[in-house]
Amino acid sequence: MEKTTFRDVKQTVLTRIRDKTWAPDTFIPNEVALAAEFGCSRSTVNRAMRELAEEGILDRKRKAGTRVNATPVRNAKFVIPLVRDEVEATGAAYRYALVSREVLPAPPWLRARLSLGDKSRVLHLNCLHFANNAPFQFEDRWINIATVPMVEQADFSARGPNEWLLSQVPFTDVELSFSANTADAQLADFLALSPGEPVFTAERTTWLNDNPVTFARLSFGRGYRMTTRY
Amino acid sequence: MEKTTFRDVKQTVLTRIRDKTWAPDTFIPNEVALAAEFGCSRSTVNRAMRELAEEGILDRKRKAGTRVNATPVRNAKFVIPLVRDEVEATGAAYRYALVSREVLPAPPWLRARLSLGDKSRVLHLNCLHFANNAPFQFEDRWINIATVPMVEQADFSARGPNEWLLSQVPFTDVELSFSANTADAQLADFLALSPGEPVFTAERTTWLNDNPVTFARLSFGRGYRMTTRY
DNA sequence: CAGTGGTCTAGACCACACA
DNA sequence: GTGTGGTCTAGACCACTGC
Repeated sequence: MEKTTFRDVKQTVLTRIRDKTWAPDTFIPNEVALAAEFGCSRSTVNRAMRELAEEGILDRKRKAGTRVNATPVRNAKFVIPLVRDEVEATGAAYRYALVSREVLPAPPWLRARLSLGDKSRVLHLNCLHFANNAPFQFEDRWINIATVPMVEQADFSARGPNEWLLSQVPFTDVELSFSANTADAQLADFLALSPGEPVFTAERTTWLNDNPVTFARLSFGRGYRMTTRY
Repeated sequence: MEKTTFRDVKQTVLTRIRDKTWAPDTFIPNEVALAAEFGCSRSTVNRAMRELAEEGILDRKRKAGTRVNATPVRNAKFVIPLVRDEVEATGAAYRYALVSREVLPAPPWLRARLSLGDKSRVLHLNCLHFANNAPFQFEDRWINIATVPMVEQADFSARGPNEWLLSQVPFTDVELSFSANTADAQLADFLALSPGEPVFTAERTTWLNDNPVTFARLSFGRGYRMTTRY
């Protein structure tokens, strides 16, 4: 006689939802009842149900109980890797190049975006990441010098700012946003595209406890896809 | 004297990682030691560490121990809502329209994508989703009739196939993929764009235990962004 | 107020992976 | 073999929230 694991419970619950034993928008038995039925402890049921709720399958409320979510608003998890890892995972050789580097007063649009004061200074970097010597990603990066003073002494000629930041600067919050755009003349040059070709854009902003750390716009050329399975 | 919660433990661990008390790539004390230090039970430590590992902050291996991940390959979670909810969340009025509907033999590219036999029949739908009467999303949907026979009798004139599928057909696996494209003439017409304008594309394929259920290509026009925070 | 889920505990046994 | 995390248990108290 095997013990009932929380995975068993999850599987059984999922099956019952799929075969409509437990219809959408209806309440299912409470934890104590399920523990009795499955012959396991309440903690085991709890873990199973908690995970299903995190996955968006169930909706749980104290006192009210556990309901089958009518429209499984499921969460897709995307792994956001380092460019280096992303390139090397395809078997291609990774190469990095620094295009430009300058310290300047934060431009108004960036001040607005990061809630910076009007005397803020930022480090602005343009970088290129190659896969087998073909341009893979163009990185337009802005780093808030007030939050990361030592960035002025950092050397970005051999290693990208993202890797440097990840290893040197802690952060607490991230906002990530994907969109589709077309290449302007400069971007087309850098990514070896024709102007007007579609570009996949990822914008990432990070903070360290309310202090803005960095804003980056990452542009990917032809054929880039971001994929996940669940 | 408050009890130490698993949230407290997570917070403390995160702080120690951020201030380099526990450097990247080094091992941290085992669960028993941490439980003793924090004055809580091992289960509490375990839950905290398990969640941090799920979030990509820690790397755990039996016998080896728990290591601080050098490059926090953090997971971004995206909520994938129904179009209706996505539109209504902005305060706009949602409207749906069926553009076309036909049953036909699965075209070769779809057979390849879904591993269908060469006699497979599919239902092909084109739909439009509006926000305040402006086109918001164009949906190009293919449904495998062998897996979902009753789809032939379904009425898609008032409700989109996605809502119908979610409420009627269970699924076990999903593949989701984002990319950037430009509008061709047809898409430009439907989304009220000029040909060549950028389009954000989401492709979703779902299965029910190895049986392909549906493939959908969702196209979003101007200004669409997919955003998350963590 | 009372029923539900949320969490903690102390202990136990087990599976895995490294030596 | 042996130390680590992975999981289950039985019980307890608590927090939220709907009645």
